[in-house]
Amino acid sequence: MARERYHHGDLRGALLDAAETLVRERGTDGWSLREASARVGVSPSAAYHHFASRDMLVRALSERVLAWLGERLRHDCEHAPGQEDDPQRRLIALGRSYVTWALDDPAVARLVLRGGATGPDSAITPHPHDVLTAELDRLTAAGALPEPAREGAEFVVWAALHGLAVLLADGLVRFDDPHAVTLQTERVVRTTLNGLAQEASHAAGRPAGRSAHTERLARVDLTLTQRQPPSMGA
Amino acid sequence: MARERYHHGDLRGALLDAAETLVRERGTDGWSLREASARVGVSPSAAYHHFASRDMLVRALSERVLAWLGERLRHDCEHAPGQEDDPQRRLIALGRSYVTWALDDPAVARLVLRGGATGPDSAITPHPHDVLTAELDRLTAAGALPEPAREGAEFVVWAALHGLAVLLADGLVRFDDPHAVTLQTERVVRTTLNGLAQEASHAAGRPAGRSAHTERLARVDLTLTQRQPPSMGA
DNA sequence: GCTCCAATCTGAACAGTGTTGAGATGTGAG
DNA sequence: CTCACATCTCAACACTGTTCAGATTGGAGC
Repeated sequence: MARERYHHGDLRGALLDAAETLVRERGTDGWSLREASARVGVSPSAAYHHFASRDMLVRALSERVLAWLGERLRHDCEHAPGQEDDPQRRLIALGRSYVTWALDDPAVARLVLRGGATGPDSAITPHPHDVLTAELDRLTAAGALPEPAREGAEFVVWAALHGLAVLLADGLVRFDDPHAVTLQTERVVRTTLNGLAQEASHAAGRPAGRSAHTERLARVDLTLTQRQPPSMGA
Repeated sequence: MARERYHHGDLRGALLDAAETLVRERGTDGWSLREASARVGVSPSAAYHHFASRDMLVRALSERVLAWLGERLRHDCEHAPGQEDDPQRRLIALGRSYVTWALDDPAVARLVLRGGATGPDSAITPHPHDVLTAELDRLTAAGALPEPAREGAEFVVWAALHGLAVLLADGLVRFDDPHAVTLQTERVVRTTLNGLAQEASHAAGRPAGRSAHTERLARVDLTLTQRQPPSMGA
């Protein structure tokens, strides 16, 4: 596995690859920078010309995977089975893609989902969160999600899906039947959307058209975390 | 800080305390066993008479906190503001307690919520998950949650609440107004419950009383993870 | 009271870690 | 062909988790 040329060519990418498979083999912390370097056939200190620290390596990997996940979600929305025009079907496809990924690649998912550096901003495109909000907009435009319930709705849906994904990736819950994951994911999305719709219709029944409760919620200023992109990474 | 007696008396507890404050100061991995030992005024190897490894220390701490959280949730259900007879109010109080804790003590929450050893089983009493299911049962008994929707409902609610808590603890979302957290939590719980109720009523409208979809969901075998309790830890 | 065992803790050591800095080795622009 | 610069190596640093032989102690049984 020793390379012949002194210069590696793409050491950065190779280190990210090695780190990714190491995460898969032994989790986020079950490996060392030295080991990743050794796998690539390079001295430990070589890595420091591409990443400021081990943490930065992990963060860069996290961002790489996150961007890939964004692509995957978007793709699976576009190619939702059945009618991809139905915005609700699209959202279910998104949820399924998200959760399935977390379950199929749990070690990497654990790394990425607890966001050491996965705050929505960075140069990550498309960020999974953006894909979700776009789908909710589409849902609203199609009339499937009432206007009054739209504000902050991405947060409710995100929490539910994220919770599901994290619970599965962490192994806190487990399904015997792999198909059950799909069903539960679908149920979570449907339940959440139904709940959101009903909340809005309740509000519409009130005198002012929107209840005081909904009104206050609308004023909630949901600020997504700003994080520095790794200086040498990404 | 050096103790006078050779035997510490309660080194185990003292190490757990030190670990807890270290987690709070520098996160799950930002400290060493040696440092925790030093804080307690004891040699590093002393810790190994109480915990098989550093990991076991962390796991034991996780379980201690988890049990404490269970107590907290149960307490906050019992003493729900307003009418503690209203099962929906109780569940909202539970959600509030859960999420608020994650936000107020994020470092410890991060440690505990990703469950290295927090699978519902162990000797943890009361386990937060059990408190949740008990509340859902109460909700069903009161008629606020239709029978057909009860099965697996704890999973939907848990996912939503857990997702919210994890997103906040990980700093993936942030609210400017601290009160907004309360509102969003309430919204998440309400939305989920409404969604579950509506799902059931939809099903009731069908010929067989339960749709094929609900029928399949009912057969989902939700298995909670079984994990070994740490051999030397509690 | 004393004895003696088992629990508890210490000290020194091991291999392995992240990280640094000085120097070797190539590469591509001029 | 040269030479500056990016890339990589080597050796070293302080520190980590962990082990184990031996010192220290509290308490049970006499």
